[in-house]
Amino acid sequence: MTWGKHGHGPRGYHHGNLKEALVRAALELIAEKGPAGFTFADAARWAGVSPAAPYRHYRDRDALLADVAKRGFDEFAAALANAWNDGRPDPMSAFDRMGKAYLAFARTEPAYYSAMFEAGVPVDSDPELRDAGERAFGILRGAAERLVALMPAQGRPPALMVALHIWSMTHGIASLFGRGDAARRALPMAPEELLEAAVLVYLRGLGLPEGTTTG
Amino acid sequence: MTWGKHGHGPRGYHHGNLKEALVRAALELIAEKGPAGFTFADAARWAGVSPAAPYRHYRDRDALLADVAKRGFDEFAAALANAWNDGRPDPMSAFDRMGKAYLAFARTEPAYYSAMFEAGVPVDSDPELRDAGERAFGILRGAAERLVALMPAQGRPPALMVALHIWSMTHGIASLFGRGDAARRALPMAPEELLEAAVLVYLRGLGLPEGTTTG
DNA sequence: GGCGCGATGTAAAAGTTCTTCACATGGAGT
DNA sequence: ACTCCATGTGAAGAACTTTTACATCGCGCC
Repeated sequence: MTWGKHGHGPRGYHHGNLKEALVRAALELIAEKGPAGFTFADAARWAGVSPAAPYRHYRDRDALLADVAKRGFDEFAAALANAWNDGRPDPMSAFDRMGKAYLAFARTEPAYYSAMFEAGVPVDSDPELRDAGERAFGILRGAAERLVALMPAQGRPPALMVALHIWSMTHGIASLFGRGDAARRALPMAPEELLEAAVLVYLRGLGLPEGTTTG
Repeated sequence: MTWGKHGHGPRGYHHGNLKEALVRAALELIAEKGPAGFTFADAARWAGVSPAAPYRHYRDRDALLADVAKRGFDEFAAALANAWNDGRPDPMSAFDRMGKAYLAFARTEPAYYSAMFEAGVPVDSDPELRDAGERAFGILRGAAERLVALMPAQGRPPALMVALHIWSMTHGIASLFGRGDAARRALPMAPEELLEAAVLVYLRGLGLPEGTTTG
């Protein structure tokens, strides 16, 4: 089982790490041709095994896709948490950093992002998938709570609503313009700029004290 | 051979209106199982013709999907224009109505919406498709211009940016929560409420004069 | 050290779908 | 009425899916 993880070339009768190889194959193929653009047999071929082998690890293609989505949410949550860094040095700059990390994830991991949000994977198909998604959103929600706490106690908006608004805006930008993809529209500015401006306007609309940004 | 499976009368050897029937078939099947969940052969079967017949009208499945997307943008633009109604009786209430129309379109025409935004159809594959998309966005952009014009001349934000922000937010909500779909997340409120709140906060952040809403 | 068992992978086969090909049909225009 | 040609059919080869019986290997157990 210690033999090479890097998927290419014959390894003997047993692959040794086929499940991981299938996930990587799915990511490669999704990045190439979209979530609908690969088959179970493609993934098997990419991993160098027979078309029947994947069935030992996943019930069907959708199960593989769901696993990819789950892993994506895990990495996504880690990336967001890392960028947020518990609100240091201050919530506003940390929040801005997290927004950029969101867009960066969508751009650098389009395959994960597609599997997570655009592949039509039913979130309830797997409790682990749902939990992973909830954990990722939890990072954003925690950050929104910290932001809302900066505001005077009266007139504070619900943190959940703020989190949903920011999530929707960020996902909207990532989904419409976030990737160089031929399926996306061109934009007269960087998605990051568009998002930063939107968040600044939105937070101003919430009455968040000015002067807390770091520029 | 089994003519008229779906009550679309038997025509004899020639169907008579196969192209339209294929589009309707695609919409039915997308609504049922997602943009990836139908095949060219499925559409043919649904229309009651042989699997080879669709090739007379579309080069492949993607071409059919692109046509569905184009028609979707046309209907979408019409729905938005109708809701906007040239900004009557006042831009704010018309804008709010247009946002609701956007979400309503995503909910009542999920098949069109999927084909337009989530099926991975390359927008440049067909100039007509791109133009149809641009026309739809043009409605939103025109509305944003009217809204921006309500603001004092100094400090007016670029209307294009406002349009992109609103589009992103609305698409984000529609995409994440807009349909009862099992692939979407549940929400503690109606998407329309979430959107209306977001737009109000955003416009307040732009400094749009209060008291112009119709409540 | 050897045995056997469970996990993992293969080969083959049946059923379905994709796509193209030659051919059939019938409506439109002369 | 005849011819053209857009439109639809059937058949065929290739690919994908999924199952089943079989092969191989790692690992625990004596």
